[in-house]
Amino acid sequence: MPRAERERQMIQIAGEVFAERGYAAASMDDIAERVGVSKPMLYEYFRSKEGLLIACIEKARTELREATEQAVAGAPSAEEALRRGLREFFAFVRERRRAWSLLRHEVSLAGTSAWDEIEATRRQQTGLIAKLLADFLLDRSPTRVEADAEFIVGACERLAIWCEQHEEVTPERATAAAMDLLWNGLSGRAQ
Amino acid sequence: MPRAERERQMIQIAGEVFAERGYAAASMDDIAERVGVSKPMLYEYFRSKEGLLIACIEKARTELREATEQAVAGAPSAEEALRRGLREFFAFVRERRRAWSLLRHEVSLAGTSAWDEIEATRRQQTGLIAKLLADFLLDRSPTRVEADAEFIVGACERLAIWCEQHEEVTPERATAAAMDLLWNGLSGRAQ
DNA sequence: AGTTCATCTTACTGTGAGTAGGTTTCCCCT
DNA sequence: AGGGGAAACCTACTCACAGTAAGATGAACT
Repeated sequence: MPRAERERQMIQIAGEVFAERGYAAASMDDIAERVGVSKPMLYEYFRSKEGLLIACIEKARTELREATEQAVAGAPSAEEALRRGLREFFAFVRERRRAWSLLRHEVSLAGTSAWDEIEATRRQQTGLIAKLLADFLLDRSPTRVEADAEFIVGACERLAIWCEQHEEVTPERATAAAMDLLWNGLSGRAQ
Repeated sequence: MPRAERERQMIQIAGEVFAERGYAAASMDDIAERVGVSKPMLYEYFRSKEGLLIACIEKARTELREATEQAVAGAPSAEEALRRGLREFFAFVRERRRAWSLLRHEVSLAGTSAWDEIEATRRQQTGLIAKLLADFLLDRSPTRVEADAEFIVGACERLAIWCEQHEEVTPERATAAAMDLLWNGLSGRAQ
C-alpha cells in the first residue's frame, strides 16, 4: 500500500481509538492490529505515540478551520459573521463528535476518574454562578441559567489561562474586562 | 510518622511534581524518592497513580471553593457578588499557580507538544474572532481584543461541551444563547 | 540477473506502574 | 515483664507497553 494512503488509514483508525479509549489507555499494539499492520510501521510514519496523536489533532483542526472559515466568508456584517461562525462551530461539535473530542485536551484523561474530578470542580463553579444568576435573571428556566453559567465559567477559565502569558494583566483588569463583557450582556435581562 | 501527616506531605509533593512535569512524565518512583519513602507506601495511601492525582485535585478544588465562596459571601447585590467572585478567581489563579494548573485537565499533556497542538487550534479560533472584533470595536487595543477573543472561545468551548449532555439543545439554540449573551455585551462598544 | 529502494515483519530492550511478602517499631493488654 | 498485634515501612519482584534493531519481501529499474 502506498505511503499516503497508509498514512490516512492510520490517522483515521488512531483517531477512533484515541477518542474511544482516551490517549493513555490506547495502546500502539492495539492500533497497529486494527490497522492490520505491525507496530514499527506506526513508528516509521509518526515517530512516536504522541506524534500519531498530533497528526490526528492536526487533521481535526484543519477540518474545523475549513468549516468555520467557509461559514464566515461572505457574511454581510461582523455580527452576522460571528453568528454564522458560532453556528458552524456548534454544528461541527455535534456532527463530528470524534474530531471535536480530539480537540479538547481531555483526550489524555478521557474516561478516567481524574477527568470526573476536574469536571466536578467546574460543576462547583457553575453551581455557584447558577445560584447567583437564578437570583436576578428574568428567565429562570434552569436550562438557560445552566447554559449561561457554563458559558461564564468557560470564558473565565480561558481568560485566566490567557492571563498567565500576560503578567501585566492584573486580576483587577481581568475582572473588569470580564464584567464589562458579561454585564452589559446580562443587564438587559436583569430584573 | 502518623498517617495523616504523611498523607498531607505526599499530596503536597505530588502536587508539585505533577504541576512541574505533567502527569504522564511524573513517575511514582520519583515522587516516592522526593517524599523520602518507598513506592509501595504511595500505593498503600492512594491505591494508584491516578488516585494520587485525584487527591491533589481534590485539595486544589477545596481551596478554590473556599476562596470563592468566602469572597462572595455578604455581597450587597448579585452584580457585586459576581464581581467579587471573579476577582477572587483571577487572584487565585495568579497567586496559586500550582493549584490552578492541577485544575486544568492539561495536567496529563502539560509540557508535551500535543498540548501545543491543541493550543494552536485555539489560537486559530481566537485569531479568526480577533479579526472580526478588530473590524468593529471602538477599542482596538490588541490586548483588549485578544482578551475578548479568548473569552469568547473559552465560553463557546465550554458551552459546546455542555451541549453534549443536552441533546435537545440544537446548534441553533446554542448559537442564539451565545449571541444573546455576547452581543448585548458587545453592542455598547460597536462603532 | 542483480541492485536498489520502499514497505513491512519478527523479536527484542527498557522503563515505569503496580504487587507479594516480609521486617521493624511501638503500643497495649494480660 | 513479655507476648500479641497492628501500623508504618521496605526489598525485590511481575507485567504491560513504548520504542528499536536487524532483517525479509517484493516491485522497478538497470
